Amino acid sequence: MARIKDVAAYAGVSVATVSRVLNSNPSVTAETRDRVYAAMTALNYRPNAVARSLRTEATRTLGLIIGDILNPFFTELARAVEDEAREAGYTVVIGNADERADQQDHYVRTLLEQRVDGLLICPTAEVTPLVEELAGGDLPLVFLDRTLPGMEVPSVRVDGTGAITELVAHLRALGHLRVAFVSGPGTLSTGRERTEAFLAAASANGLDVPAEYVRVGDFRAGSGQALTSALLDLPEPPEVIFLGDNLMALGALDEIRKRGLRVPDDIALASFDDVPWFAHTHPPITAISQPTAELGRRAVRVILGRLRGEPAESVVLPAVLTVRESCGEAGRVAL
Amino acid sequence: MARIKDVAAYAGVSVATVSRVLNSNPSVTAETRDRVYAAMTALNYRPNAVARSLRTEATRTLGLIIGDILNPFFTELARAVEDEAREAGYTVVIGNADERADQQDHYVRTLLEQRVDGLLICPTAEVTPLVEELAGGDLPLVFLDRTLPGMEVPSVRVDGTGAITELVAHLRALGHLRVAFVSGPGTLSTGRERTEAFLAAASANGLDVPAEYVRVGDFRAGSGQALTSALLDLPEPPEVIFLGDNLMALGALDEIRKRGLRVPDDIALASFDDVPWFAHTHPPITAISQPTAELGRRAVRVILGRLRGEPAESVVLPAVLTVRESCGEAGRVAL
DNA sequence: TACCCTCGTGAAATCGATTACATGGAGGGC
DNA sequence: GCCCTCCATGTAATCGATTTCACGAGGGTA
Repeated sequence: MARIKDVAAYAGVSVATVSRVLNSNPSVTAETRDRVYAAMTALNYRPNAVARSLRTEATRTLGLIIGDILNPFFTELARAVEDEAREAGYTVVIGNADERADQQDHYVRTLLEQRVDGLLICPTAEVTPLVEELAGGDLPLVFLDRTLPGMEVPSVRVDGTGAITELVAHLRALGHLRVAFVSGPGTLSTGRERTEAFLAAASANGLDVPAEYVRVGDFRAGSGQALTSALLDLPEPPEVIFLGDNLMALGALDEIRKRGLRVPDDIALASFDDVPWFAHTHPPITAISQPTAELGRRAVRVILGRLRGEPAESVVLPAVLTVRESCGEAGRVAL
Repeated sequence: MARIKDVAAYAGVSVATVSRVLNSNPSVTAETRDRVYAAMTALNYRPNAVARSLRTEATRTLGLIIGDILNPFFTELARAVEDEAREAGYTVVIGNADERADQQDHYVRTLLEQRVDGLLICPTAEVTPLVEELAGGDLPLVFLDRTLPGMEVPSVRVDGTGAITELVAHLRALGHLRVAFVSGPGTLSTGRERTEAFLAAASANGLDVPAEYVRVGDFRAGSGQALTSALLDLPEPPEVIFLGDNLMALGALDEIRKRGLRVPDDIALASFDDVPWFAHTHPPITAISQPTAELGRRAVRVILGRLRGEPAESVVLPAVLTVRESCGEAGRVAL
């Protein structure tokens, strides 16, 4: 593959001049510039980003570590991050932690060795020494979707409190009294905050939530299924199960389907985190929608800001309730 | 950040020795090795992959360009590719072409500049000069999921012919006579082959398929919706619409829902490409399942083989039919 | 004792770009 | 006509690793 040296020789100039053309340095004559461009085309030259990065100490690359690439929420997030980064001339390297701390750390290490210019992490529930070290280091770092308690890292995330409060009121209005919540790990903001919001809203609406109605899942379909099963096996099972994310809702649907139960008559269902196909299930699922794409875009802006030396500020976006039919239809209840 | 030179100074050895330790070269005393490791830990040293790649002319990185990251099929594919690559010590950089030739080319260029060791491409329908050049070049290249006509590039893909034949027979057995197919672009193997298989199976089953029953979509939800709408508006609309991928099926569902029609009574539906939530729609959707993860893993093996100098052989995997209820229930039809 | 081989280690070249500094020529002011 | 300035370009150091080659010590053999 042609190197800058070959282009220089072909164009009859020095490598410095070719480099200047590559970086659109204005102090190059139009005539020389054209000759260099012609040489590049003739030799099919492609600049070596590896060499450039070594010299400039910048890779124009961002690392993104997501919880689970099979989760449509993270997919949409990743896409938004990539779009925003590309527009700014950055490449994104995605690492799929699969909600496992060791795999998250594997990608952190790899991305550090690759010398990414910044790191966006959706941290796993378990806080690792590596991530703690990162928080104290000077690589631009942003927590995405989730925060970890006691860590001074700027974050970009969604606050679901308002939407959860609205959802509980909606359930109450439909006449439901026994509502269970399958949340995420308490070490993650997305687990902790949603649980607190749910309990506060329940109490505000006069709902009694026994301890066994609040379960802790891991944001994967399997735990949604297992915990739904456990809830349905209670001596007094809930009338509604509210799942903490779309994958756990999928698991719950699997379990409900397996048991031959009907939604919402036998058991009502709601989910935090809306995905397109929720509109097409039987029945369509009431869910809390997050501004996922906006989340990703804002995170990139925060980290690019840090790269320009601006102070990083955390961002919190609101979620909204999308009422469908899985908790009972207003019309039907009114009868 | 600590460099190899710092580690060498701290351990009282030369940079060459540190490098040997890094690369587990056996000709280093256990005692020296331990001293070097201690120095690395003390300085929190992380090898600079950029410098290493410049020298070794290998990045241990693979590029993967997919059609659309929001499509669960590609997500699963990407995940499998990443898993298999990671096990072999490779990093994957994903580019989302969004089914657009210009964006595909953007990622090809970026990945070439980053000097990836190999490239896995799910090519867009439009063949670009850049991709043609690539096919003639010496960078290991594999086409994934799709092939392009007349290009000598090893590919790893699925053959749906058998499953499509089975599906058509299934439709015929349920009593359907008017079956429409929304396929993908004819320049892609996934479009061309599926159409041919469908037409052959239809004729074998004595079904008459008028030209207006065969539509060409672009594997995106929007075209599934638009083409479903067009089909439903025909003077003699089909009884069944068979969609060429899961996103077009989602679009079709949107249109059907908008019109207030019922599946399968008003219009039956089937999809090439199965996704988990097809089991949870109303009604569950009959689909052709692809061995998606296997596809991704095999592609990585082919390209890693080429990197080791082995000749690359194309791989073709079979798809299978998963009958659900969206084409009518056998039981019901029997009544 | 002389010779040679092996083994562990070090010095220095190298990968392909960027960039600080040097250089030479043109042009302008006096 | 001299000198200074500025501008376009070139020379060479540099980024952080790997790798070739050389070297010196130690051990075995004759």
